[in-house]
Amino acid sequence: MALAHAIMTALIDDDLSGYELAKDFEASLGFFWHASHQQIYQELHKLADRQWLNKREVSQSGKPNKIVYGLTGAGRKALARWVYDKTRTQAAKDELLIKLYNLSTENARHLAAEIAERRQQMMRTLYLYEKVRLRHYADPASLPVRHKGVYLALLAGMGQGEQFLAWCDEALELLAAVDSA
Amino acid sequence: MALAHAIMTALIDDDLSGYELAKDFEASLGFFWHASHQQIYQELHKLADRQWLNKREVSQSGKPNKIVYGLTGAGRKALARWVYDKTRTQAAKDELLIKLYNLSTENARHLAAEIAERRQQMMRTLYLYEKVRLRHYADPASLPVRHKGVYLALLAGMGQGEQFLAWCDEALELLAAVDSA
DNA sequence: AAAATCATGTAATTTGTTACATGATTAG
DNA sequence: CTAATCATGTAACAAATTACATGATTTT
Repeated sequence: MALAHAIMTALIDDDLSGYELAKDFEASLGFFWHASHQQIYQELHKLADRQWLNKREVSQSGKPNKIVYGLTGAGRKALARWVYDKTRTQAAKDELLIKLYNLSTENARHLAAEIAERRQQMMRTLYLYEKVRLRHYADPASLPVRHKGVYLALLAGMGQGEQFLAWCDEALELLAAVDSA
Repeated sequence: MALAHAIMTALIDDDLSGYELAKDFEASLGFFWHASHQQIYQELHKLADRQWLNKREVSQSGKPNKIVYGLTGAGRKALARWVYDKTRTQAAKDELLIKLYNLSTENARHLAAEIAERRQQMMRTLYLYEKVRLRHYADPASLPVRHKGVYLALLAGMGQGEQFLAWCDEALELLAAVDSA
């Protein structure tokens, strides 16, 4: 049920098409929730059937028509109620850390390369988040209430990201020592 | 395919029963991977069929018999190869952060309570990890290679956990201001 | 001409969760 | 006698991934 509510959350301020939602899930919202376009399209159909979303077709010049979805009154109510539902504790899953349990002199270099690549990726993501923060959340105290929540989520993502970078450095140092031994 | 390899990883040093594995997945390994006992039992059957694990029944006094699984040579090889497979980028999923996107004066108190509860949970987890660290990883430089990897995973978990605590404090402060406004 | 982006979908499979089921032993 | 722990499973359902599919437009 959570993907449904993540999608509705993305639609609070703007009406979006499935394609646009999929891109959002890759970018901003994607730090906290991931979904493929296939999943999104199926969920959109279900949500429209349930009357939590309405749809309208928008013709564009030079591009295929798109189907834009928006929250209905019922959808907004369902979303507001969902906040009080029991939060399912997230299932932690990170293959890379499991792989580290299998560290050997043989694979140390490979794992170091993987960590270095992830570090790069995280740097790029953090750069984007920092831009968003400066543009929209530079003065958190003056934000409207709901946006303070978004700001907190952003802080969580940035904090985790920065912590990850620090860990990568430590890991790479230790792995270099293993590899040269 | 990743649950299979997480299970095999848990069996590198010790042979374990499904029940024991399920507990491990709740505790130490569970920081990085989660699995229910139902999933574990099914995966164990598959792995045994594939000859990556062997099983033997152990009778216990005063307790039901247990079926203990151990890695075969083929299993160890498969695990070693897996380290070089493409690591699937983890799907970030945290309902709580999505809920924060829906912050309002009405639900601020509820969300603060949820965050406070998570903070407590994380404190307990970190306490356990700190005990493990002191007991087994107090002197990382002198660890055997493979255990250095486990140590790095532990560091990642602890770093993320501590970062989460700091974030909780910041979030609770901001939410208190929202609630009293 | 080829590749990338825009746009939407179906089908098959795998993975994960929830509910149901059993039965013994131990601690309060 | 009640609850908790030990121990293993099946079945139904929901969620997610992978593969397949189409077709227009824009950029290189």
